[in-house]
Amino acid sequence: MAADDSSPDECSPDECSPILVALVDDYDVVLAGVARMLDPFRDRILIAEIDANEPVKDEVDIVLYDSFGQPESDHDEIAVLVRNPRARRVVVYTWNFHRELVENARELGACGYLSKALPAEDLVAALEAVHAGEIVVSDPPPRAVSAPGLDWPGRTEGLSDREAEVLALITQGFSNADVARLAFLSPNTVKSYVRTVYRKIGVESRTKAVLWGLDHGFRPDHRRIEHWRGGP
Amino acid sequence: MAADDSSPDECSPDECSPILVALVDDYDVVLAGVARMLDPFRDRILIAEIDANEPVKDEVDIVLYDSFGQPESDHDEIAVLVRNPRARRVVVYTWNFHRELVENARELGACGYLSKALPAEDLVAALEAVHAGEIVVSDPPPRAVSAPGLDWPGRTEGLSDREAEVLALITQGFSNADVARLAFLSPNTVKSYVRTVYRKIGVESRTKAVLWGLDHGFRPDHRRIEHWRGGP
DNA sequence: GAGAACTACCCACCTAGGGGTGTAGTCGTC
DNA sequence: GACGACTACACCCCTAGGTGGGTAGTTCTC
Repeated sequence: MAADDSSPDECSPDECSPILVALVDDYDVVLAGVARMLDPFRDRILIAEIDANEPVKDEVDIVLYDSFGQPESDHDEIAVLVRNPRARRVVVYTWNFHRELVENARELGACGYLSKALPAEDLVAALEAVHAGEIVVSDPPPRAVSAPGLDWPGRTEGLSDREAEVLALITQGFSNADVARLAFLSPNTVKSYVRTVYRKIGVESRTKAVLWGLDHGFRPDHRRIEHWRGGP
Repeated sequence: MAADDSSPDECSPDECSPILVALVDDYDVVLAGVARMLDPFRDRILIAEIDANEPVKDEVDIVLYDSFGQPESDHDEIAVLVRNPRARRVVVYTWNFHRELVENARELGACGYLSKALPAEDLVAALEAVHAGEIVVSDPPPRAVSAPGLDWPGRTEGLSDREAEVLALITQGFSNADVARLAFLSPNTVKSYVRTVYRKIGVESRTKAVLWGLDHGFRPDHRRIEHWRGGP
């Protein structure tokens, strides 16, 4: 596990600048939701630019990597973020607390593994602890659930966050078996979610579900992670 | 069948302006191909603006409606074009010469039903005949084939025109049975085409074929027909 | 004229996907 | 506390989709 090799100067909260946090995910609405939820705490946490057209130019204290809709490549993406010197620390923000995911993230050098179920106040405190040099892994939530205030594609159209994640993966071309493996669900569970999603969005085939998704914010935007990877 | 109620003044070819033709289809590359094929005949046929962002502002002599990748709604689209007073005559440009399609087009008021297998010279002559007031239905081609010089999405990636049409319909969410019905093919034939398309574009599932298509020019652009329908 | 590619289609077989129905625990709202 | 929605999952059944292998005629290229 990569050691923290530079801890911030100790100082009173009044004197410290807020922690600069960059958000990384492939879905604008997800990032906007996280930014909005953290905005009341802007005296403690400052969100770096989230415009996908713009690389985050300066060094940031923490990169908060949201795993919504990510396929297996998020292992790779965590590594990309950890390797980038502009990211002093990397924190994973997720529902998936499967033991091997947590272990793998830590092995790659993530300093935090935080649950999306955490209320905003607790998330801020956890980020502060990471900033102070701790390795923080929050308690696994009993089930996938998002904190009030978070957002995801399809939420205004009535999709729950888990349903949206299943649709996000389907929209990237994954089979039901793939989705089950990636989301740590049973194939039967995935089929149940698929059925519910189809009913809510009013389609009767996978292809139409994909087309609906692409028109409703489910097209992943890889530009942010590409900026961190060193691309254009 | 709508009668032609205003024939052009008779004059020698040297004196006449070229015939103004507007092209309508949902695929840029298809229209660009037709325009390019007809360009050598610009003294006889002038192509109106084909930019999808711009409505065709002036009245045109002929609207040439290319049926590539169109689902059943092309019946509706022919009607839209025939009703629009800026289109003096409507001609359908297609491989599908199924009797009921030809009859339906004529009933809707189309003045021409021309094969995409026609060499450029013959197409120009046919358009001139339509312009002169004739109803022209070319001989049905023995099989679906495009004249040299035409273009379609996926052609540079090795897809034949028929394969491309099958992918175009799949990319709009149609089932194999739908595609068979729309393209007047057997369901077995559609499955054979699907297999060949998957092999050529290197995918193994329908969803991935659709995603490939959307990234390779198969996203239909409905703006042109919407301009003719009276929309923005 | 041979060969390749295309159009068009068939048949058999298997699996992924989809629909129906159900259970069970948790959580938020009224 | 009732109720609805959610997460999570099971089982059965059916069909669409996909794969393999094949035929046959046409057309273009070399």
